[in-house]
Amino acid sequence: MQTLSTEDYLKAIYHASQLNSGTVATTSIANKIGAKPSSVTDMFKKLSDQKLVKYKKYQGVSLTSEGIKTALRIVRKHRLWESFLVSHLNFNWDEVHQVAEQLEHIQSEKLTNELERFLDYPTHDPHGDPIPNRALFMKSYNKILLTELPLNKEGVCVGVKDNSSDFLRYLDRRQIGIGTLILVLHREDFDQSLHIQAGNSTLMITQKTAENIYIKP
Amino acid sequence: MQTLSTEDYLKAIYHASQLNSGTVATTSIANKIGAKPSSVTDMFKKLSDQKLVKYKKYQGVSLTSEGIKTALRIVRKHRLWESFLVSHLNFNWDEVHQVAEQLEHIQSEKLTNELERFLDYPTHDPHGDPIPNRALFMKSYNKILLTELPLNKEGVCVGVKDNSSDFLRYLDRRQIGIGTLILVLHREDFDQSLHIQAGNSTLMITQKTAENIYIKP
DNA sequence: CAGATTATTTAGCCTAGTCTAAAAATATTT
DNA sequence: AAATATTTTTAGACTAGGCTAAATAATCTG
Repeated sequence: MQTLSTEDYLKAIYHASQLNSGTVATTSIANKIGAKPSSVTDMFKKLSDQKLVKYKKYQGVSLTSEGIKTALRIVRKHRLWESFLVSHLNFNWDEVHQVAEQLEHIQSEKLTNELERFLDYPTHDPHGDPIPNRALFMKSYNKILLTELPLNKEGVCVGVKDNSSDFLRYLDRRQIGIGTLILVLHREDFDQSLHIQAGNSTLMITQKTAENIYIKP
Repeated sequence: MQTLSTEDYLKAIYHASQLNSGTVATTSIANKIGAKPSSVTDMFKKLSDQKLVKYKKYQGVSLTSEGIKTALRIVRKHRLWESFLVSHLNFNWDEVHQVAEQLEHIQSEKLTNELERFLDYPTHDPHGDPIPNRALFMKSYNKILLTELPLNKEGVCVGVKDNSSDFLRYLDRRQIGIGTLILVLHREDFDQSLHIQAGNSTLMITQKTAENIYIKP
């Protein structure tokens, strides 16, 4: 059984290792967790003692299979709760994260599985991220960044990379959400900004916006 | 903002002070919390520093109005979550306590209020205990113990005093629950055991059972 | 490749919450 | 009311998790 803190670390390591392919540096976790590197080193040792990570001094950590399982159990709960908050409790997709960070630590297999049943076995959360099932398996469809969508080829928004409130509310204002049909009308060579058709309206978005939107072509 | 531990203490003090009319002894909290009296003394001092309790050495504590409010906010969440678990997640009334003990600490006013709305503003939890509303007000109808119900006078089971799994499952087996219509057919002078009609069946229950069932006449 | 910079670890300290053992206050009994 | 028993508090220690400052390893740069 884990403490709140070790669960936070495992989740942070899991997410970081998704990007940097496997092994994760002390500082990157320190930034995610909001702790000093020295504290992170201490925790790496503890997690290593529990065989949840492999740790070599000065080399960073990587999750063991037990560590991955623990992390996925937390991710599963986080995304199920986010789904619940949006679908039944009138939360907006930019409001769920902070609360789900708390709810993901609740320990009760029955609760998690019944919540999943109540939500009718959702496969993706409100940001388009895949929800691990009971066996901790999740399938993510192959998606591309909006920057990579060819001109005049239709795609559907299936997720976002940046989950910050600012970005999500910006998308709300632009009426872009999960499921929105998107077509790139024009790509400006000068600054890589895009003219797109999103749903029924046409609008202009910057490169920075485009590279934070996932599209299924 | 409180820690998990201070919230647990405040709730324990609140419940204890409901019985012993106001002021609460160190040992009684130690037993509820599962800690040693010396630890409880330490916590009493901390709570007193935060003006959540009034504490006089060797005299026990009583909640301040701020302490009562904090306790009621926790009780409110606990009972709302219990209601949710039973009404939507297939939990039985003897299974909810342990999980609600965790959920009651989640901090989000919006979550609590939306949960209340989703449940359609319930006034009582699955054990018949009243749920404080948003203003932390709760009305408990006047109820008596089954031991006090006169012969041949109908009453409805509206709550239980003992919330242990053992007792609740025992009532399940006897098909006694919240809302069950009860009539006392005979009271045995020798051992105060009762012959009762509960719903459609007649059965015998001991004095100990009867003094843990609340009745609205 | 040597010096400088950056990243990581160590050492020592802090706080919250807990414990044990001993001391002090209160309550009970004779 | 004194002696005894019980309850409560104090004193000192421990663990988890965090911090700062200093030391050490790794990496970058000229």
